[in-house]
Amino acid sequence: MTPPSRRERLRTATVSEIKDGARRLLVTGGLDAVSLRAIARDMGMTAPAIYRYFPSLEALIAGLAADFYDELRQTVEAARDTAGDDPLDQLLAMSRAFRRWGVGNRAEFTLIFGNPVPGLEEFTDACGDEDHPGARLGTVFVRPLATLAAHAGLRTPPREFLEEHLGDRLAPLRRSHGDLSLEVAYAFLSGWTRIYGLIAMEVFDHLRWAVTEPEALFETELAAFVAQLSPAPEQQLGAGGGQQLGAAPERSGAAGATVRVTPPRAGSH
Amino acid sequence: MTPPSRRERLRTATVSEIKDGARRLLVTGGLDAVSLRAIARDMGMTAPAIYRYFPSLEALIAGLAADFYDELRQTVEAARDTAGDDPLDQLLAMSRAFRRWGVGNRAEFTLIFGNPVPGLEEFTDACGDEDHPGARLGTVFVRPLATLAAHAGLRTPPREFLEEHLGDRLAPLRRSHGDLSLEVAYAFLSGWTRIYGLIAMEVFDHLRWAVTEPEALFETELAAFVAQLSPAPEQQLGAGGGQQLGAAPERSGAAGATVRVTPPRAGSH
DNA sequence: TCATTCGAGTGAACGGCGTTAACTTACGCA
DNA sequence: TGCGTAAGTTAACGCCGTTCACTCGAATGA
Repeated sequence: MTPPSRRERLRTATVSEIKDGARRLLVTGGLDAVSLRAIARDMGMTAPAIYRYFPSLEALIAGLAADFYDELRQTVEAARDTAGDDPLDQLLAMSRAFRRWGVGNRAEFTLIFGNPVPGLEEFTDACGDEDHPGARLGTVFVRPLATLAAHAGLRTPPREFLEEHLGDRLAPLRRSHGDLSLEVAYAFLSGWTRIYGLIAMEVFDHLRWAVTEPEALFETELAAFVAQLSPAPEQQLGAGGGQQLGAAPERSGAAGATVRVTPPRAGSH
Repeated sequence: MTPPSRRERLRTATVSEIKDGARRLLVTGGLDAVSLRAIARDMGMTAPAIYRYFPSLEALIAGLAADFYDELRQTVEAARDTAGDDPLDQLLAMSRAFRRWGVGNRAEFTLIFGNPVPGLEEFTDACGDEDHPGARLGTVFVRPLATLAAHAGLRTPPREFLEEHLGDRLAPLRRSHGDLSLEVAYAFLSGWTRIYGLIAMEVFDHLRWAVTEPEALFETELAAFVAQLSPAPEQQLGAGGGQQLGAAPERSGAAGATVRVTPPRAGSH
């Protein structure tokens, strides 16, 4: 409504400056280097002044974490929007964008996807809310996958297998995204944990003893996972396919409805 | 040779007491709670005394990390040794032991498999050495996998695909374990990153928003990965198999030499 | 216009931290 | 028995988060 007052403008500017300083310290020196005194020093202030803007250092860091989730989500959405209409292409582009962001923003990735940080449990625990920054990131990945399942089909373990092994234990995920089918929920989690494992190991430097270029391994796994997901058996790894997945030219032609797991249906969204 | 002198005995006892106290603090309060002053307080000492035993707090924590690697490796080896001779059974038992250890020792898992810790880079970087605690843990997993590939066969993407995607980028891993074949190296890394992703997400509490019982998801993924690895096509998920993978009774009967990736060969170890 | 309110920022202080330096104590060995 | 030295102490330095009492200046209302 009313334009922000002068006070409010100054205030938001100061908040940004504090966060920028905190992020700079985080990137250059790790989480331990983020101290109120250091931030204030860089701003030409004293540490207690920051308490006018954040109730504690932990709250400031939680604010950073939320920002990073949003930044990552926007990056992923941008990648999706430039990938055309094919949901599989979108998922590939999004996965690559995810990895690129993590590798290019190690400290930020670590903050939101690594160890639980001492004061952030509360933030992490609120992940169930629909509008939690983390949940919104998840949604961005879930949607193309659901579309893929509905249109092109998705090869997953049969429902009886999933029922027996998982039952309703994926309920939190399924309910928070509009009653996902068990197959889609499982496919999402399987893919998510695989991508997470690869990126986290690369970012946390747990891969250097084994791989010289983690990106190549990432691409290989991406291709393998897609081949495993794709319904047509002749599309499996081994038919010479794989290297064309980067460009993905005429794959959609062969993507018939071999094992259409989730029949297309209206509504339920 | 000579029995340890009284001084030496006291010294090692004190070292153990320091490490025990540090671990207790780590478990109860996280890494930030591990402070020389707190350790010394619990021991009825003063903080500078610890410098007679460790050159710095970081060195003490690095020592803890090495201990944890060894403890985990011994746990995994014990699970392998009670799993019989089938290498696939061994791998399953080892994977479950890995997860159990991580879930039961969250702080310890976090220290060695989470964020790079500010003073541990040097320890992590030395992972290339054959006798690094982390490398030795890797070896424990590589060996049954290599055996499995040699005896029962292993379904992996064809060599041309791996060559094109990975080339010699897995050289560090392959060389440090007696010239592993590209297929086995890839299968190991694929499985390792998947298991790591699942366990890390569970331990780091990044799964609670989606799954109520992460163990069920772990078992599902284990079964899926095994089905994907097993050479016989009729063994794939969907043939009603899967739930018997926990006990794995007569699987070895069907494990023919369908796509024997690495022919059995003597030597080369 | 003037008085008042209140947000922003300061300086001092408390207790905690890792680490260093100088010092004392007591054990083990020749 | 004497000596060297390992083990432990106290004091101190400079960090840290946080609290409290305080000042200052800008916005606000009569």
